[in-house]
Amino acid sequence: MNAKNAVPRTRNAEDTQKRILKAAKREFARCGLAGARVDVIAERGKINKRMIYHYFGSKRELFQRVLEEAYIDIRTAEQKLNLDQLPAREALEKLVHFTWEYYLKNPEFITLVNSENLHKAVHLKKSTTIKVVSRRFVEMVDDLLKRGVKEGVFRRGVDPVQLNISIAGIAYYYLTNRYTGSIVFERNLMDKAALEERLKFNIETILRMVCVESQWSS
Amino acid sequence: MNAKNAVPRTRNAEDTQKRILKAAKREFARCGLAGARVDVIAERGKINKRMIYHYFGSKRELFQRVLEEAYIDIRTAEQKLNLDQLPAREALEKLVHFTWEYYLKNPEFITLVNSENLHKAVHLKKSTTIKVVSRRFVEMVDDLLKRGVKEGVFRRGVDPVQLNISIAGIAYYYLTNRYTGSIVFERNLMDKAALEERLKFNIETILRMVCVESQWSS
Amino acid sequence: MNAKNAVPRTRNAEDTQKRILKAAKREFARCGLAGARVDVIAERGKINKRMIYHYFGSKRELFQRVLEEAYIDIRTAEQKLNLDQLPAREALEKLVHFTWEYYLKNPEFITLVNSENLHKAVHLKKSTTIKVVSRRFVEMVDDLLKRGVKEGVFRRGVDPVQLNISIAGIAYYYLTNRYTGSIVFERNLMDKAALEERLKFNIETILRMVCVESQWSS
Amino acid sequence: MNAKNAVPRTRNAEDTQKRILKAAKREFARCGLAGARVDVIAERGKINKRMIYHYFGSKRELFQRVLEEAYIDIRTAEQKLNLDQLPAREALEKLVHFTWEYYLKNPEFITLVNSENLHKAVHLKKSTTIKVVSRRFVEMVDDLLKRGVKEGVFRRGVDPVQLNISIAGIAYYYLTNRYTGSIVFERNLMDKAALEERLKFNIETILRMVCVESQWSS
DNA sequence: TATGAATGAGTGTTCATTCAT
DNA sequence: AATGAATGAACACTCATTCAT
Repeated sequence: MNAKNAVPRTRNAEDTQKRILKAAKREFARCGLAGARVDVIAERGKINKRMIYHYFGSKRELFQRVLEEAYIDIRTAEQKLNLDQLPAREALEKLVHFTWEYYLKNPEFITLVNSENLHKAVHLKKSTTIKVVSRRFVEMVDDLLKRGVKEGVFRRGVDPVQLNISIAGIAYYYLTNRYTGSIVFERNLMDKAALEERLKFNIETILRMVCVESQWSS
Repeated sequence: MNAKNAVPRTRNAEDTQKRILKAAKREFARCGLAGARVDVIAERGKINKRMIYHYFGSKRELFQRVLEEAYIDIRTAEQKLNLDQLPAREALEKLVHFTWEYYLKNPEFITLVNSENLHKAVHLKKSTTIKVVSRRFVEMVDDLLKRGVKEGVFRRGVDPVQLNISIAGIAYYYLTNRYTGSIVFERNLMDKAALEERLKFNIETILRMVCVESQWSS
Repeated sequence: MNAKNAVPRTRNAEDTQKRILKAAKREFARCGLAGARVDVIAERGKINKRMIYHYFGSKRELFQRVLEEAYIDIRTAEQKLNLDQLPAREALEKLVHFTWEYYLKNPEFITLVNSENLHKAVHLKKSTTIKVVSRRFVEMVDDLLKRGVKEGVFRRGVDPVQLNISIAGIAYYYLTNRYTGSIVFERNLMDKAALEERLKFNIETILRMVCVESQWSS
Repeated sequence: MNAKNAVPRTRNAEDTQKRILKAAKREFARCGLAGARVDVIAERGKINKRMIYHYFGSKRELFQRVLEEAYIDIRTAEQKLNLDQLPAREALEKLVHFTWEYYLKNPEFITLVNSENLHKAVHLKKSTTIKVVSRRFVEMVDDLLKRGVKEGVFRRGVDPVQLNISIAGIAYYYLTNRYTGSIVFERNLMDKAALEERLKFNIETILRMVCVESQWSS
């Protein structure tokens, strides 16, 4: 009781919001938007349920915020790769590597995006921030491709959007379908060896698609 | 609420079950397992809600059946491709093409699989039929790869499971993320030209990964 | 669900009705009127559910018939005791004994009567047969008491209705409350020794109430 | 349906729980566990249905609590009789009197116990409180019997449990079967004179069973 | 006489959200 | 700022009963 009063209100408010967002991210990722329970979010985050409505208005708005933050996180991480400071081929490899690792370590991202697509991206549409960071991301890959061509290591005419989708897709599908995949392919897709093998396969797939032949005849 | 205008065209148990499954597939695909409403399934299928429980026991069991049938459908369609009667390179191209088209024309399949993965594949685990048809599917691609190597058109050492996942992934990701993707990439991913371009990109990606160089020097 | 293996015996209406009544008695006794399930009656009796409605009209009417038969059964059994052919004291003892044994061997009777009282005897009220057999029963005890007085073994002025109620009550309560009683009294009320002890206690209670002192000074 | 005119007089959790318990007791007593309707409990108690689940979890758990309280109530009332401060014979008479009056004025108790026995006492088994108060009750009668023997007014060797069951039984049966009984015996068992007569009969029955003859030769 | 399919009103339970303090 | 009580609409699921053959 006394301890609570000792904490400044402003700091408390911010902390509460963070705790809500964290708990909400987890619950939305685990259960989807429809399956998520506000009660569970409150309980897990040790927050009074009323605070959720105080700070975020509704379950849907909370979902939107969670989603927004998730997108901002990955886009921020991508920018931090500083791909423009590496030779093009290495940079591309690093991007494929990063995408794989990020999805692997942040499985909520995938589930949240799936949920959002189930809802036809109505929440994402409302966010302007997303559009800004997304554009920067596409530009980054576009720059990389152009530089690779200039360096003579990449083929001409590879569309950066299509490439982005492929880089994401070959990682995303493997990981989002980890459960059904393990049944269909009768393999544990998630053990260490399997994961390493997949990353190698993904890198090879992308490099073969993008690089000029001389980069592969070796 | 029950469907007020439920007209039992024929007093036909089989037909009723089919109507339930059809309506359920649609609703589960649209809303996920948690978001789907049994009432809606009954109304849309013009079925008395009671019949759903009579024939399928519960919402979850109904979901399981829908999912099972969805897997059986795609696996059956794949077998009908008769890939073994085509030259290996053509056969592979046909498989990539088919996968793309199937996902495009049966978007429910993707959403159902996403839902099932959200639930950690608990429903699929219970199905034995799935395991049988899945094995046959993996063997089909394995045979194809081996034949391609024998024919001298495919590289050695490409893992059929990894290839399958890539073929699926580059199509699946594009289509499951159609809504968020259209925002992130500021493009309508679903217009005719975009779809055609993507299919071409996918075929090229897979062929470059699998075929020997001579098949690409042209 | 209907009984799948319902065998259409040679159009045996009487047998079907008996099977329905037997299954219904069991179910009503087990679960009460509200808790009983028509489906269960049909399944257990291997009868088509529709037949229940054909022969008995409704669940309530079926209950009424079951109850009626239960009352007729006990009253018939009582008449068969031929108490008038025994010395009064012996006859009374026999009646107490019989009541105990009957309740013990026909636990459904007690539960059915409890259910009927929960429903304020609306079903019993409709039955004229019950009134006839009941009157005969009360007369039987009345005759016995009068004879006992004449024989000099029973006290004067014992009301036959009150006596009947006590004879029934001390047996009925013990047995209807077998489950709660076993907890409250921390004793297994239903093992062989306990049952024998109770019967003895009951006989003594009734004889002490009815007989003249000389019958007890021994 | 929720109670439309639910007016939260005071925003008081304890009061709400009491109102729920009161309404539930009435409904369970009137209709049994299976026949009782949660909607009716909510409406009659002017409580929001949701609160029932919030405080008690489920219909069955609510029933358990109602039953538990009913047992505690009667056991508490019995202790308040202070039988140990009266001569043994008077105390016994008072107990018989009390039991009759209690059942008469609290008819729900009987119906609840009947319902619980229909369910084989599964709810009562879970309650530890019941065992404590029950033991105290049995001890009370045991003490009374022993004291009566010492005072020279009671016979030796009367089992307190058997006696308890008889005291309860002769009252319980009369009252639980008030409706069927009125038909079978063609008498209104519930008018004032009938009730008084029955109480007298019960007292006499028990005293004759317990007391030494000298107490009855007068 | 007998049956399996079908029905609609209802039944316990859950949920996101708001009120009062 | 924070909380626990309260709400009403909706939800999955069940039931006694009737229809069509």
